[in-house]
Amino acid sequence: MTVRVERNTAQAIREGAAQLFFERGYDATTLRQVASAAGLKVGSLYNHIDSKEHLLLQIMGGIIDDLLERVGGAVAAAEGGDSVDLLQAALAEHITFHAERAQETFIGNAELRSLPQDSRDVVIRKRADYELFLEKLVTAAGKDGLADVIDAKIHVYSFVAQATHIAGWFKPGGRFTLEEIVRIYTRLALRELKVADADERVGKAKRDAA
Amino acid sequence: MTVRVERNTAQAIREGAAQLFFERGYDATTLRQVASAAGLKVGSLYNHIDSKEHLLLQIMGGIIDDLLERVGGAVAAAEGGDSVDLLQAALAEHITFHAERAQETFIGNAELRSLPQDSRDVVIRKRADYELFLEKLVTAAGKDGLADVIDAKIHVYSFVAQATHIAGWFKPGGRFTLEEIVRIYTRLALRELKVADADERVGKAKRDAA
DNA sequence: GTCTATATTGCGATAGAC
DNA sequence: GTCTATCGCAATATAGAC
Repeated sequence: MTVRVERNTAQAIREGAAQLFFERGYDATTLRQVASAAGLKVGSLYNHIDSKEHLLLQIMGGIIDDLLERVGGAVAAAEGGDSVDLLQAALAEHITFHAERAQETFIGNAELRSLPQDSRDVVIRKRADYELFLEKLVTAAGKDGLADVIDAKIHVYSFVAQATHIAGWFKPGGRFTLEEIVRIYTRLALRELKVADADERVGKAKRDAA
Repeated sequence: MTVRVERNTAQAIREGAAQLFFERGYDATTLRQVASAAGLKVGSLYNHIDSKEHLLLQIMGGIIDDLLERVGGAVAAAEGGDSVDLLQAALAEHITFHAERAQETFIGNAELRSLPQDSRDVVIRKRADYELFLEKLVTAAGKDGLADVIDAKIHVYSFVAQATHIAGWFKPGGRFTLEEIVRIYTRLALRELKVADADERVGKAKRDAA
């Protein structure tokens, strides 16, 4: 079994394009720049992509599915905890994901307008699904009397706003590590719900063990 | 003295352009669309603007100055209150401004990349000034023992993220009135600082009067 | 001020040789 | 797969008549 050291050209194109779209925006990025970033001439691009729009769709496509999968997985892994444990697990993964894949999530939010109607609708629907998923966690914590919910949708908007903003500026090696960012913003989110700070709070699993 | 009923053409162009830039983005908007929105043909635009870039600069130009002026004014009007009163006044105006002038503030945040370097630097510096202004209010409230500050810069990032997000979706006639939005998001912001909810809190002026 | 042309540039995408 | 050359088009911006 041979190890594949050579980089897949199509992936190199997507990665280069993602960075360019992040820095300059989709419309302001030319395929000549994308080709250049991948060490190609523009004509050669079309051996790997169908069109510029399709390239954007490829980049934006998986990001929300990945997000839902990752956050859903984190919540599943927190099974057995109370409703705030679940929400906290979701928030931590939500923030982690947005920071780790900052460029893609930023593009996913900023370039919705650049997608043709059909593709855009698909993405919008997925985002609505994701927000509804978070909303249910918030509502549950409120119903359980563990969180002081002002308006579940607005709380979710707040989480989304924070994470989207982070995706715009976070870079490894900055003033805060990824772990610090996650801890700080999770605390902020829980404070908005008048839940005791994450660091102070003892989850149900730990309580049961004590 | 005659009342000028006729609309200024240059202003009509800026307003139409702002709406188009908000809806479709700067790069995706053509000057033919801008001209059409103002009831003109594309050639006539150049009697009122220098270039497309300059038009964007005009639209983005005043918005941060206006923001700093409005929020600064609100803080000045709250003089005599304690440090949380001042912060609360700033937050309420901060949110109000972003909701009232949603399209312009959204453009101001989203289209920074579309500005040439020089203009961009000017805008970035003004934003830094504004954020520093808010940061000082947060720090002061912390020093006074009235707020539990995790990190002043992050708290300001949070305020900016929330307001920017609001500017992306708020429209009059929606689920919440402007006043409700302001009240909710001010409460969220103060909760992040572990300050008693705005509605519960009695400002220093009222306390003195009692 | 308005308009109809048009100059010029650079884009996405394609053709065809290697 | 790579490349060079080019097509067709639409963009910003300009010229000049009214």
